[in-house]
Amino acid sequence: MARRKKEPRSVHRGNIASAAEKLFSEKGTEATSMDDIAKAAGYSKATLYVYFQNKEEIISVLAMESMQKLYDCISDALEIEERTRERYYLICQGLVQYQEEFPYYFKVVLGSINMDFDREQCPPADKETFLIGEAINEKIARFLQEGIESGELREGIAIKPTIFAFWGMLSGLIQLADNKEKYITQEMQMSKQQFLQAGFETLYKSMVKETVTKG
Amino acid sequence: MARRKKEPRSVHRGNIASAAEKLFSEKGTEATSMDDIAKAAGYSKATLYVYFQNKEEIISVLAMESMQKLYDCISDALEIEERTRERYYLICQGLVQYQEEFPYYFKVVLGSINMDFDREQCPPADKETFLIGEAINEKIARFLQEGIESGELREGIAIKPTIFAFWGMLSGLIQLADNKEKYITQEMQMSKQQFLQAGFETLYKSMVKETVTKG
Amino acid sequence: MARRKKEPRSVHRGNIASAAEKLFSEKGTEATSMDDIAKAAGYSKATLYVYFQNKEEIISVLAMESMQKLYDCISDALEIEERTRERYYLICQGLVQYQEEFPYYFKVVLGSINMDFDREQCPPADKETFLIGEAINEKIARFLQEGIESGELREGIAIKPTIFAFWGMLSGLIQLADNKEKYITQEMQMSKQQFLQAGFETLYKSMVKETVTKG
Amino acid sequence: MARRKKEPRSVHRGNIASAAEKLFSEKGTEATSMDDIAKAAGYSKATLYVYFQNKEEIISVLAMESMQKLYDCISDALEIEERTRERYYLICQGLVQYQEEFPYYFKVVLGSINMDFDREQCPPADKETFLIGEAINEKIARFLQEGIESGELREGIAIKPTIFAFWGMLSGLIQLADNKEKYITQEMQMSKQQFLQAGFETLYKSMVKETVTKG
DNA sequence: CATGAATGAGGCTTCATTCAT
DNA sequence: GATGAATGAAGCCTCATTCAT
Repeated sequence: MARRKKEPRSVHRGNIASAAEKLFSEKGTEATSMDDIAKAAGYSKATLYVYFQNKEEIISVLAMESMQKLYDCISDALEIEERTRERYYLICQGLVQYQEEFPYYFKVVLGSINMDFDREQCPPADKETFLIGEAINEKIARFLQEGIESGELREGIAIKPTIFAFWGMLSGLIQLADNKEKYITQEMQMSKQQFLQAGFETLYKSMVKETVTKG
Repeated sequence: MARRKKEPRSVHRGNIASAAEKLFSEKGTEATSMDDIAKAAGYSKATLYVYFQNKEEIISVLAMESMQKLYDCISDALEIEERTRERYYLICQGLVQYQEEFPYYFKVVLGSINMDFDREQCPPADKETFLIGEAINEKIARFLQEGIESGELREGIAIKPTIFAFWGMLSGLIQLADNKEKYITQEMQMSKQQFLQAGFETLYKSMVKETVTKG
Repeated sequence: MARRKKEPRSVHRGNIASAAEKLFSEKGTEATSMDDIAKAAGYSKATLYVYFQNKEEIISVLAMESMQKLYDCISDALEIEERTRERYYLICQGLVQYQEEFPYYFKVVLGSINMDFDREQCPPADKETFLIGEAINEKIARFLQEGIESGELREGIAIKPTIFAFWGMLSGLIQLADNKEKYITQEMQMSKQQFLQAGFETLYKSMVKETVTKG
Repeated sequence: MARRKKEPRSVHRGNIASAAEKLFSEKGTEATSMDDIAKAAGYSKATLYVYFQNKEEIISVLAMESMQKLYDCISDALEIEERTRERYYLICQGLVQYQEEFPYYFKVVLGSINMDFDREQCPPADKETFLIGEAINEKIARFLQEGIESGELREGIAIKPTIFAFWGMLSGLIQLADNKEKYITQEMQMSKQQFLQAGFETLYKSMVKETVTKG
């Protein structure tokens, strides 16, 4: 009722967005109604429209924020670590955590990275999402380049296609690991974590400078 | 109006299902209304309910048919070809074609393979979907085993986890290639096909018996 | 499929009507669909319309048949028995049996006896129902008169109002006994039958020639 | 359109409920659509769902309110009057008025008094309806007891069965009087009121201490 | 005669969104 | 600025009924 006085607009947007994110993760965007969001956020339904143009904008903003988090996570990993291999696993781990925290947006983001926006008629937040996506790609591009320069990664790899292929494969792997966690643990006698680790390794090896392994 | 002449039930189901599949691919199941389907299929809305119990059944049946096609495609590939490497690419190619034809169900199927069905209360078609999924997994398991036996694939690979990891990665890759086709062609100077080929190779290498590559 | 050849129209009407009656009793007319009836009767839905104009006609006919049965039951009772008191209980018993067999029509009939039909636009069967209702009333009127003549019933009772009052009260009693059978047996330690018997007696006493009971 | 000014929620519920009651009385609940109710109440169909969860809740609430009115009417009668005979007629009169005002709910209430509710899964209002029903029964039980104690009613009468039998008979009588009012006035030369009065007397006599009437 | 096939009309319910206060 | 109130539009589904064969 007596809302904290004069909170800046951004706080309310934050409250609403975070309530929405939770619901979207649980039920998907379509099954989540504005009513649900309002209730969860503790606002009146009409108030949502004071802070967001419409439902779509909430989704867009959330996608954007989510992308931002992904960017931060990757950016941090590359800042903290210098060794290529460790960097790679940090990134993978970041993705996993991200997927666990935002299962819904994991899909969305993966689907919208490098979207070819009709720069005309899409929510303003979407443009930003696109930009952050590009920034992420650049970060990873640099990571690969540095890996090549340091001699750890094969020279032959084409940066852009590799980034893309990895996005696709990693996200596919992570999502599947999440969907079938039960199946994996029961039928394969390995934890989700182990399963993923094995997958990440497989992928990493394909980038690594091939060394003589046998005789 | 123009009463179709005594077509067997299956024809109508087919008409409806294929109209639905198209719409689902374009807009997703939730955004597709029964009205849309009816219009697209050229029937009255009420007629849909003569051939399907409800919307869910349409979805289920489509998922099942789709899974069946996937099975056929993989099964055929293994029948036609004997060489491991060629088999692998046939399977990949099958998946790509499948994704192009049924983009919507590609997602669904991948999501439902090895579903842990409450074998009680799910549309009858779903159980079948599950069974076909299992059959697909077995086909692939055999493929891997034969590959190992023939000496082409590494002995160390664990069958089940490998199958799973490949499902995840391949589907992720294929979906991404589809979503971003434009981006890929424009920014990477390569066709979607080439992009995929490169990805498939990466993955294949990780299964192959490592041979001396240098020195 | 191969329906018995050339059954007369009435047989089919009977089959349909009796299937309908069963369903109506179980679920009421509104909750019973033509589909249900067709299935239960073993005909195609369209065939129902060969034998009946529409759903309403089925209901009407059933009401009429039902009224006829009631008439027969009362008529028989008066034929078989000559003693007033015994006649009364036979009638009551007949009503009870009738209610148990046709719970749905018990309500309908009671509601439609002496209906003031717009003799214009009501299903033909309804007129007949009305006529049978009148006939029943006459039977009962004669019963009362004979009771008075034989000295068993009070002279003061007005025939028509008494008939009516009895219809109302008896049917109310019987219906309630049926609705609350469980409650009656559990909370009153008496069977439905006993409960009804007591009620019937109460009513009978009020018609009987008052005799000196005390002093 | 014409936004009603800040009427409290209960007013709207009242408006809707009373429009519904009218329609239910005229056509029954099944034949009355939410659209009908909305139109009659002067709201949009969607608005009904702001004030009631669904159609069932409207029905339940109406049944409950109705039962409450019945309770009040009986309760008042017993408060105002002390003499047994007068009390009885007041109760009867209350029932008649009640039936005239809520013909539909008269049926429902009579049908649901002493319902054996699955106390689990029935609209909340239904439980209350049950409770009020019990309260009514208690009121009447006390009335009978006091009548017996004051020497006006026969000692032999069993309280519970008598209450029940009276419910059944009175309601049957009242309903019939209402259904056939025209017939009664035309064919019997008596008003509905007179007809009922006669019936009530008949019933009353059966409870009264039998006194020497003749000789 | 019997029916498979088709459907218009209508029912209940949900929801994003608007607007007056 | 915040919201209670209201609703148009839409969605899923059912059903009595018609009609060509």
